[in-house]
Amino acid sequence: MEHPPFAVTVDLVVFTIRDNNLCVLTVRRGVAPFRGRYALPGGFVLPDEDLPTAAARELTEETDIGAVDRLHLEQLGSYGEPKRDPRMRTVSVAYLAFAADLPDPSAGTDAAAAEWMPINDAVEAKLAFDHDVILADGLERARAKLEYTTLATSFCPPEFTIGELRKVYEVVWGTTIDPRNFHRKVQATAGFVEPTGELTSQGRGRPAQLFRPGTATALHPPIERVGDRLPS
Amino acid sequence: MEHPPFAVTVDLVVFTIRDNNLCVLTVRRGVAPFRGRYALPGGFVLPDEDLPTAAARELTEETDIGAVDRLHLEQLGSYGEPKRDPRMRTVSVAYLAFAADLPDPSAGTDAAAAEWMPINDAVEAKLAFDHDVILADGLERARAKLEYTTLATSFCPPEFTIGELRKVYEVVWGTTIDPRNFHRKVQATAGFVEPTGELTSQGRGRPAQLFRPGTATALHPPIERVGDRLPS
DNA sequence: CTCTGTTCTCGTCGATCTGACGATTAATCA
DNA sequence: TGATTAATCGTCAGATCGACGAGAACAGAG
Repeated sequence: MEHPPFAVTVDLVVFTIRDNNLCVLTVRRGVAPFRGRYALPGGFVLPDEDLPTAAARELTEETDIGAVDRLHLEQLGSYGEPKRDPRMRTVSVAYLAFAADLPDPSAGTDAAAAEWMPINDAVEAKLAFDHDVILADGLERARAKLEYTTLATSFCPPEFTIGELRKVYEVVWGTTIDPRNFHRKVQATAGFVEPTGELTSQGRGRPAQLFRPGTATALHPPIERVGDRLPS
Repeated sequence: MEHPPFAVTVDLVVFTIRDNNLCVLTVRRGVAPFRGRYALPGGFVLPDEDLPTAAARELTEETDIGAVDRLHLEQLGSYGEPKRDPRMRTVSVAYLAFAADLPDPSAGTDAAAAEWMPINDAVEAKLAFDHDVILADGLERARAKLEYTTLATSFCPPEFTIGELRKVYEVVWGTTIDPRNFHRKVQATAGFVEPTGELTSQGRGRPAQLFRPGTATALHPPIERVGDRLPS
């Protein structure tokens, strides 16, 4: 029989929003190949481990991000180009995760260092392996998902204002959105957000209502990705 | 070092439309495990082979479908549950393909038999491995893709009428669509179809214009998947 | 305290798209 | 010759959208 041996890994594209910037979780590689280069967090799948489990494990192992349970995780795709890893034949199953703003990840057990890198820097940096491609695919998937799902709330704290939700769209898409039309659209979509009844107290301007994520997962009709593309 | 050895396979969900029925390509397994059971075509990835290449190779190998080049092929997802293959630890990368009506596949080199199975039969049949899940995912992906891409033309011959294109939607979605609104919608979407200038000569009813696929790949706005769900 | 700037929120208006459906045209079939 | 079928063109009311006006409710400056 012929069962050519492969190594199977999971790689993670984890997005969050920090300081009005879309950021991706990166690690600096401490060993060859690509030593010193930035890479996406990831690692080998264990012999008796399911793929999503491996993704969650690697995420906690390489970065001490706490709330792996309050985090959206979905499969992005698989990458198996024969020479993608110079050491051996490897197939990587990439996962995409959305996280609310989280504390700085301290370096975990494996990686030399883990940090949130602004997406612009990450796209320009030459990442290790084919992680450039994986990141680009993940970014496009994330942008598309905001259009027709309620996943934008995954980037928000448990309670948020419509303005904060709009900021998520603007930051991920790199566009500006009319606050009034966005407000109308969100309110008109049943199950997108649920009012808590409370108001924000801090911040400039008129206090805003607070909302929780609703029960809906899909947006019908979607929020179209148009509007002025911001510089960079 | 620990590089747990995995076997990596590709599995294919190939859809076509035959006789007004959405059909999926299946093979009957000739060897254990799941001997005699129907399964999706697929096989091991070779040591120096890219994943899409492996998918295309398996498709031609197990079934002598000719025009692999005139066929839409995209990655569907990966399936790696530890016990999905009783023999060994296997990760399968599933691919989704749309084909125009093709001649009956004669059994190729590997499989005992390959045949087009109506989707209803395939969903009810207990397929080998976790191919039920893969098929369900592929079906949902195919249905969703018709909404916002021009891929419905992949199910059509090189020249087709708008009525034939509508039949693709109806068969894949299992719905009925108003011919007049569909006609208007397709015509209004720039780049969806391109008139050849010719008319059909055969068939009942008023002759229809013939069209070629246009250059557009995305539909803005999409064609919503609504309408009466047909019994089935 | 008043003014100014900021943000939230409610409304209006015209353009566009959609679903439901009527009507005409041009072919085949009995 | 009629009945049937399918293609194609139109009409109309309702939903939605983008652009934008306007007021409400706060913070901070002077």
